[in-house]
Order: sequence, then structure tokens, then C-alpha cells
Amino acid sequence: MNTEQNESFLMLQSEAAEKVINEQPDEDVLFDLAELFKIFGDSNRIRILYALSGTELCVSDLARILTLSTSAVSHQLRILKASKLVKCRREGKIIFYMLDDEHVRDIINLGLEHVIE
Amino acid sequence: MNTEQNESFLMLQSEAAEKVINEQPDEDVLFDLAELFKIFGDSNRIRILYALSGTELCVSDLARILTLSTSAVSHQLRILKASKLVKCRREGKIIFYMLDDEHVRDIINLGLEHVIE
DNA sequence: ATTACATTTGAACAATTGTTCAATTATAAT
DNA sequence: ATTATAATTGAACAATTGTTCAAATGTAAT
Repeated sequence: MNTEQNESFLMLQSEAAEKVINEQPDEDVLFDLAELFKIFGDSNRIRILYALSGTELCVSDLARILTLSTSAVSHQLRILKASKLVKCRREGKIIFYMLDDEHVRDIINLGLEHVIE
Repeated sequence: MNTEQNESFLMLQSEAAEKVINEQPDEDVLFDLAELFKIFGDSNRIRILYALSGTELCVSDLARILTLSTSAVSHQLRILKASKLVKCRREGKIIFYMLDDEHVRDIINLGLEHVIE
């Protein structure tokens, strides 16, 4: 018979689960975290962020470099700006975009480590 | 007149763009990177990963902890496993899931730093 | 064999998302 | 004022995605 073994096994399972329940951070925080990663989870947005990791660039240069329409780039930049991942400055007609934060570079690099293996 | 200033300014723009073009990594790498972040970009998947960051857990405990159907959890675990973010071991009827890799914890923690500010 | 429990699977549906296209705004130069 | 260039915007469409539901596998115990 191994009911005893089985019982303690089931208890351990529950204990672990209990602990995890209590250690959950605010729903909001994990929701925001998912929202953040969602932004990184589009290949054109990642390409934009990567391109901006070296220098600031204007919309039309970004479009040329990535072979996208300026409209598509502009739409994505709006999302990136709303998420505080990029910021911009205007110089006459031209608007230069740049990364908002060192964190952005860090997150991309850490992700790259995992992808490249 | 500031044509000179304007000219050199435009040149700088082009130079920066040229440099960026040459520094782009393989399309494939950035595509894979976006795919990776896409996985993290769902709040239920993030909640699963976060729950697993402390201990291994079985499907039904995960469902109970996160108040999701076992079916929903199972579908997500399949995606997480295919992406090599979790792995599992069987113990009788029960299947325990755990993080596959230290990288997963690192990426979540770095993201949290940015979210919490 | 059959019962019970844990997990998986596939189809279907609703919701979200990214691009395109056309039109518009903003800025500077003539 | 008008022309030209840079960038933004909104609507529309196609494509992708996550959950639900019902049915099907495992696996172990009687």
C-alpha cells in the first residue's frame, strides 16, 4: 500500500499551490507586464526599436531602412510613444525618434540572448 | 542663409541611416525575437510563467490558482512548451510543469523593473 | 472491464491587431 | 498665397489569436 505516500504527495501539491497564490503580485502589474511585452511582440516594432538602439532616426529614414510605408512606421511609432518606449524631438519638418529609456535596450538584448541560444 | 547648415544636417541624417542599415542583424533573428516576446505578451501566459517561477505546478492547480479552465491552461502550456519556455514531467496521472530556463525568470524580472518604474 | 480523475485536442466564435489607402496637418521655402 | 516635403490620422479590410465547449486520451484503482 502506498496511500500514505500518495497522501503526502497530494498535500505537497496543495502547499505549493497555496504558497504560489499568496505570492502573486497585483493582477494589474502582471497585466501591465503583458502589455509591455505585447509591444515588443511585433517584428516591425522590434525592427524599429532595434534600428533606434544606435541613433535617433526620422520617420522617412526608418521607412526606407525597413522597407515600410511611412504610414505604417508612423502608426507603430505612435504606439511605441504611447508605451513610453520611444520619444521624439522636432527639427523643422523632420521629427527624430529615439529610445526613451535604457530599459528598452536591456530588454531587447536579454531577449536576443535567449533567441541566439 | 543657412543652406550650408541645412546641407550638412541632411548629410548627417543619411550617414546615420546608412550605418543603421549595415548594422541590422539577420531578419530572422529579429523575427524570432518578436515571436519570443509575443509569447510573453498575453496576461494569462505571463501569469502562468510567473506562477511557475517559484515551483513546478500541475495543470489543475494552475487552473485553480489563476481561475481559468484547465482547457485554457492546457492550450497555453502547449504554446509555452513549443516555445521552450516551460518543460514538464509526468507523475502518474498528474503532469507537472516548470520553467525550462533561467532566461525566462530574467526576462520577466527585467520587464517588471520597467513596469514598476 | 469499468470507474474516476487529469489532461489534451479540435472546431468554432468573438475580439484584437497591423497594414493599406486616401485625406489631412505641419513646416519651410519661393 | 502656393508649392513641396514630412508626418499623422481614420476607416476598412484581412489575418491572427485566445477562449469555450464537447469529445477524446492517458493513467491508476476497484
